[in-house]
Amino acid sequence: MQPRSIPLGSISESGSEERHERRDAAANRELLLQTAEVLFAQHGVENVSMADIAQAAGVGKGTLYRRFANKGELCLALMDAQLSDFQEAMLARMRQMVVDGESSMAQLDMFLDALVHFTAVHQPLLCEVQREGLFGNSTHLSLPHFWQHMTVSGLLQTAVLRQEISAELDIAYIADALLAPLKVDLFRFQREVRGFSVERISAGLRSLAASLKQVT
Amino acid sequence: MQPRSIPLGSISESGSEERHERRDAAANRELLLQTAEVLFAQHGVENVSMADIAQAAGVGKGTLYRRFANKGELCLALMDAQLSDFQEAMLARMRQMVVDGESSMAQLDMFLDALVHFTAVHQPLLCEVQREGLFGNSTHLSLPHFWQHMTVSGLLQTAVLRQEISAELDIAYIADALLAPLKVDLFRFQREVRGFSVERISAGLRSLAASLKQVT
DNA sequence: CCAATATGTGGACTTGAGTCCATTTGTAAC
DNA sequence: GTTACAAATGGACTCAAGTCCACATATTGG
Repeated sequence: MQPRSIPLGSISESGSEERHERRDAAANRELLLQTAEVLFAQHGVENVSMADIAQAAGVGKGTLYRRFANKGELCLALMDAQLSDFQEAMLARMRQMVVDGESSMAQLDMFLDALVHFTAVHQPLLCEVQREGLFGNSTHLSLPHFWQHMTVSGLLQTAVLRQEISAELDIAYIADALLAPLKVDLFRFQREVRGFSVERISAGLRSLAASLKQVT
Repeated sequence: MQPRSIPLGSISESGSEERHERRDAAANRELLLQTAEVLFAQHGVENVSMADIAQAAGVGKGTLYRRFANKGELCLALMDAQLSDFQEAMLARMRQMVVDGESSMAQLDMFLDALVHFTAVHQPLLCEVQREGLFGNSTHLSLPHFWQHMTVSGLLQTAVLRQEISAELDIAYIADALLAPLKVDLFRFQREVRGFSVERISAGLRSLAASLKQVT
């Protein structure tokens, strides 16, 4: 629906230097996304290869790879709308909580809970996104992690200012550490092998965050 | 040196039903390990393919794969001794700390610090081990994680008994969560992209664990 | 409308993981 | 020593990821 092509709603391409994408190419991108969505629904994300998608869409592999450098990018693009919605919803809720005079740590609690549920729902696609890793790969694959880190560390920073948590803490590190258990690998392991419920995971993670609260 | 073949020193094969491994096969296993070690040292772990190793060792791929189901297993085998040593050293230190009347949380602090340094040292090999994931794959690839989880949850459990931390906490979850930031993916990201020092990572993780201490 | 050229396209090709299986070889029992 | 068979072996084969590039096509300025 949206004319934009770069995934992850926020941190938009600030309108300036728009990389030309021919109209037929944009159409192909849509075609590929829709094709992938159907195939994923039919056979499960992990059972569909890039070649499958290209073939089903009736284009060559080169075309597919020109639009999406790998399966992770494709999956991220498929979640673009939901990711934006999620971000927007979170910002709105956090703003409202500020208005209501709720603490930063309460906001963090809410955010983590929402993130756990988001992870649960989008597990299959997130799995592919994270398979590519956080590194040098295509920069924007790590944008979700980047945004989450910004959000969590922002809340923690505010919490320090409001003296809800100790000023001794290494905010940047703690933010990473609180997000680490949500990596899909571990999440799936906990769900499928350990048999943890989503609620249990949420409660556990929030209790860890909550433990930061007391004075150090 | 050791005649054993199954990686991860402890949790040994309890001597009973020893799977036959012919003498020539055992020799080949040694040959392969040594060859891999050399190649890894020369070209870096990630630049050496399984085929390279087989060829350099002068055996077929089938032979290599019969000994090691994948690169991860091979890497784990390469760390077998160091892993056992590490475990033994940890057990010894924890026993001594008990004797010295140190708290369980102090033991956890020591353990996490050691684990961070172990991760830093064995990053490249651990990277391959963890690439295979925690799942159904070869069971014993997750043995390190399994052992670490046992250790951490054991310490936390004792800490609960000694009222060093709240009895409300979900020990099994917290143990996973404290170990999650040590997954090599994130660890490397923190080191290489965020520029965190090993000491900073250790301090951060320990501060997170320490925050569990106060009454909840 | 007509270049000129940046972009897009298809599919062959390369690379590495991992599987398969016909054949060989060590070993243990006799 | 012979035999029988479980274990081991090599390398061809399958499968998916990702690269490359000769050729095709939109777009833009004139």
